[in-house]
Amino acid sequence: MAKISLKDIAEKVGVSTATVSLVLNGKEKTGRIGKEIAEKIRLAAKEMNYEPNNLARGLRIGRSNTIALIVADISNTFFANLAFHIQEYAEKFGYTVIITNTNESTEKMGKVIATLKSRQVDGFIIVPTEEGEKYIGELQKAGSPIVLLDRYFPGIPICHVVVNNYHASYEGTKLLIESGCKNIGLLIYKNQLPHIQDRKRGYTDALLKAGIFQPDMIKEIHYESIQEDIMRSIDELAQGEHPADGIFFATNTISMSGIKRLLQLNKRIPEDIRVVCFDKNEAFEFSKMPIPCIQQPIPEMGRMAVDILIEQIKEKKAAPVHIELYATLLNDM
Amino acid sequence: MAKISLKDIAEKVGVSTATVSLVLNGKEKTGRIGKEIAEKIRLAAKEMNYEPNNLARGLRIGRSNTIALIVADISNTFFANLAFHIQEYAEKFGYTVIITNTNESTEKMGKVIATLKSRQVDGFIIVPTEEGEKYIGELQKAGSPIVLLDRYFPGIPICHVVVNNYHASYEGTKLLIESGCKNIGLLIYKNQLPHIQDRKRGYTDALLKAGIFQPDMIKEIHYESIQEDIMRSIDELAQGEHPADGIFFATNTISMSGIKRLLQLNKRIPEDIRVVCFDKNEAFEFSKMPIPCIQQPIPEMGRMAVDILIEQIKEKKAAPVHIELYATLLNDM
DNA sequence: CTGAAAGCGCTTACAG
DNA sequence: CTGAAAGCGCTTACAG
Repeated sequence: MAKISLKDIAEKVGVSTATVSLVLNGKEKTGRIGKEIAEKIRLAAKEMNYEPNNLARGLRIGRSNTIALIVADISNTFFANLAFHIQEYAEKFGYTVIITNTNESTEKMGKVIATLKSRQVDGFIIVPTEEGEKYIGELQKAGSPIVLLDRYFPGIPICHVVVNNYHASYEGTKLLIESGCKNIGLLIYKNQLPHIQDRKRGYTDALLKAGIFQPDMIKEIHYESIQEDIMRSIDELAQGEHPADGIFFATNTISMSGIKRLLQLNKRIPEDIRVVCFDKNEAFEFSKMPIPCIQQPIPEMGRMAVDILIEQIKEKKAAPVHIELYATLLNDM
Repeated sequence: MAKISLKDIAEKVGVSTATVSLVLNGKEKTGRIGKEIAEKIRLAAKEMNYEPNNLARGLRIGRSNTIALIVADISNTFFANLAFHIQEYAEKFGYTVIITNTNESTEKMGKVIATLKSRQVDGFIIVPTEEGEKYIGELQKAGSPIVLLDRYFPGIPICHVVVNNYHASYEGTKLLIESGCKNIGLLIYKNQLPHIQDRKRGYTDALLKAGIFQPDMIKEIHYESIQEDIMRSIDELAQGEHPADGIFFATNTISMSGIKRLLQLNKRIPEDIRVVCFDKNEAFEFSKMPIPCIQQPIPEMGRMAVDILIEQIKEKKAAPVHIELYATLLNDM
């Protein structure tokens, strides 16, 4: 019942391990192995229930056929879906995907990158944390193929796949304006990463153009105190002297908690207040409230990331590329 | 910039790789290495930016410190949450978790198990597919540590962690009865696995006891045609001559699609029809409808699974154990 | 057409 | 107190 190795097969058939390896890897032509002996080897392998040891193979050839996917939180639907598609797609190319969380902690991201490197992954797809620039930079310098996903650092030229955050947010905010909202709030993370800043600019520009921008309608959420911050922000927006009649929610998580809070305050959507959310959520279809949302092309994002990463792994020349996919505003809920 | 190995450090310091390995693994006492030399080695390792190669280590010591988590669908909230907790917890013991999907396909599960085995994972946590008994059995025979999660096969004695499906479903159905429902439907997968059968029995027994069991109120869903089946089932239940006044939804996914369909038919919850769902979903808090649900103790399930698996990995004696955690009925939505 | 040998980076008995 | 050597399972250039 012990593990069967190439050597065991070689001994049984009476050839060298080299021959067995060649045959089992379908390189008979290269090795010009005899037909009968090849057949015998394949038979023995099957009989003995041979299973190759990929650790050994990886060590020898210097590749593990494994890629790392580092996300902020796998229990968040957006990332879970991304992970799903990345895994499905990467598998087609023979890659195993290791998914890991950072919980938006840069320290954790550093640790996670180190363990994955020591496991000799061939490349990384990373949703980086805000302060994580240093680790990403080091990883790049060390020569690892990397693709950033959903977020990126303008400071380091590295492949990344994002959506048109600015424009999508602009359109989303415009929808609120066109619905007649005058007091439009924004709930967004306090975060310097471009994808967040772009969403903020999209909102701001739309309101500026309409001539109804009010800086204090922007409420910034800290990831560490997310629930409290959202509650407080909604309370401020909804219960002031001139309560908001529209809110743009800048992320999935913020939308969910924000709308829940509105409901707790007995605000009716859309009668009392209208909302537009970044990211689609299954829960939206669940209620009868009209909740327009900006849908990101998750499967395409995943596929692009994998494609670019594999290219880097293969080519070893990593011309950094900025890929921007189109998120679309859904208004027919 | 090339990868630094033990040998490089050994050469630089002027000792053998054995000494370096000992020091870097904190086994100086065992090797009784001199203090100064140990310090020198540690310094050199830091300076040269040494990163151990875990593939090589794994090959040598016969363990990879990796565990495989095989779920039906990582984009399903229930499994995503499970994955999250399993990963967080396993990490504490130094294990990396590889998460993989089967999409409820037994064929895929077989393939996935094979790749993971060849990657020398130390153990498996598996949410098995209905027909997957054979693969699980073989894996066990091959000597791999395994814990089944959420589901199990009565036919093979293997560790598993589940919840009290029968009792929880009984209580959930009883709640509908006590609310005055007379025509209570069940939406459940067509599936022979005990966790599904237990849920079905719980429902059935509660209705039998109340004297209002009607076999044709049970609607079975095929995983492959899930959306169509749910639509049709809801239509049948809600629009017959004696329409259902209560429905028990047996899983997360079924609940979501089922309730959506009810809303499309303009059924009001609870005025026209009451519901109870297996599994809690964020979306429930999102609506103003009262949706009692059965909450599974996801973090505990994950932790138990990891604990048992690690024990198996360490001890090598795998006394099979049936662990049943308590799911609780939440009625204060 | 096939085998012997080296080596990927590590650890662990063994010898001194 | 420390080093030389073997070996985990594989692949690949080399020799015949």
